[in-house]
Amino acid sequence: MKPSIPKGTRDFSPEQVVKRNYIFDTIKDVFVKYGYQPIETPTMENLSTLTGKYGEEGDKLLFKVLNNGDYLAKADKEALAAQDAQKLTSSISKRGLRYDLTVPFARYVVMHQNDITFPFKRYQIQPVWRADRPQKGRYQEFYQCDVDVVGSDSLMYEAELVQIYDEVFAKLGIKVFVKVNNRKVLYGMAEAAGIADQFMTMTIAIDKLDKIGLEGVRKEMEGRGISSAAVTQIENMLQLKSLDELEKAFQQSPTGLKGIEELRQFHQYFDTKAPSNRVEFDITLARGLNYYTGCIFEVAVDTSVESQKEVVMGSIGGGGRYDDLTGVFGLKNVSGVGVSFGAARIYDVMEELNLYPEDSGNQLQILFIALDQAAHQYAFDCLNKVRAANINAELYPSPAKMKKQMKYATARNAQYTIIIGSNEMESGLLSFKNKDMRESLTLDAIIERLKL
RNA sequence: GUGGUUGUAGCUCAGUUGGUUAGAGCGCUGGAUUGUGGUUCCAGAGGUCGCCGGUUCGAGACCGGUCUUCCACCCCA
Repeated sequence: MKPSIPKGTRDFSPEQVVKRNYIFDTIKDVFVKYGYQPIETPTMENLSTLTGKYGEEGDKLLFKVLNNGDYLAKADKEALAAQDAQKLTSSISKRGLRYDLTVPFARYVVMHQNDITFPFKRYQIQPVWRADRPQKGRYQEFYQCDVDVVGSDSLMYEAELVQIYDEVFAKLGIKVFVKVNNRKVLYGMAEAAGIADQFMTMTIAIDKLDKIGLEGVRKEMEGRGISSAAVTQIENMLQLKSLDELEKAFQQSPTGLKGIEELRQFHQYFDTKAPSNRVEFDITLARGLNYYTGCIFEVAVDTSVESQKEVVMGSIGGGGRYDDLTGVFGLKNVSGVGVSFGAARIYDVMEELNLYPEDSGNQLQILFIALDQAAHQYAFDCLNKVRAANINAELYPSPAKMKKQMKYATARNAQYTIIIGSNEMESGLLSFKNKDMRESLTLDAIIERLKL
């Protein structure tokens, strides 16, 4: 048979895993420094935990796991006869693959509420699955790196999380543009335009501004039944750049004013330290996820920087405040705020900009090459000694031809090779070399050299 | 989920309006120089032309279905 993998999934080869781990480790180190703790949740969740949390569209994208055993015996006969797939599903599938890390986290918080102390700061780096149609940079299986704090509504955390963005991307060497907005400000716009009931429609339209432009947003809103008078008002508000101007426009909207107040407070915390990246208020930032209730964030590559102006990539991170995420699981009044890093996209950007450090992995330092069987035995003993000194080393498995062994050294990207034949065994001076140099040294001298 | 697109050797790709044993470069294996890394030379292996079916005397090429890739929509990291 011909081997294959499911659509939208990928294999990761050593070089890719090493680079990906570099990103994960960088992110993780910053999370830990800011006092966040790791958790993991199962790959499968009960479908009852997942369904209904991501809207109608999201439910369609959930991977369902077929029950084990004779699932047909317990299937809903009526639904089966009627060919009603949706109704049938609940009787033949009780589990599904996790769609994101936020909902499982909310479930975790509720289940462990007696064991954790609030505010609870956690990070989580695990893959998630979506039955979406794949495209470039868009997969059915991909990693998310989430960092959240629940159990406090302090805007200090909003500031802290943006600082984390700032620090992580500074370490990775990517200049980014962090856009900040507040869901209440968006609501204020809807309220001020008299279309509070069509808030979601407006939000989804504004979210596409980058892609379809102001004209496109107008069309989309009008096409979905928002009056042209209201659309004009919204357009005008989208032009406003400062919080002061918006404040005037929001005189009739208490929610909008609250949003302005939250943004100001965020800045009071955040402005205490100069960021390495651009961090700006952007009223056009919407984010479709419907559980956000306060501040929202999105990170994009800063294309105004000369070296990065060619990069075409959507958002590489996002997040926000959700006031009532645990409510559906029966725990009220627990506010949370969190952000996520788009690892796969960050990987692609790093690749494009060539930002990986030369030695981002534990690369092979020495490859031993033996020229005959006696030398092979001798080399194996040398191998034990260098490994005991914590040097990554390997011995070619047989005293094959020099050319073949050298080719292997090249393929494995070994830093040095040590060649051992009868002369070396007699003198104890080993031929230690790489592409540019060649020296005869004792094993101890080599170990000393590489330990530095 | 809707519409479109792609699929030929391990990789990147040729393959004329349907016509004999489907090609190239790189890579791989072996050999030439019997102990020092990309060279050169010689030889060789490797393809159910994504899969299934149809049209035809004859299909890699045409038609249908299916899977996969990428793109737009939807939505999103």
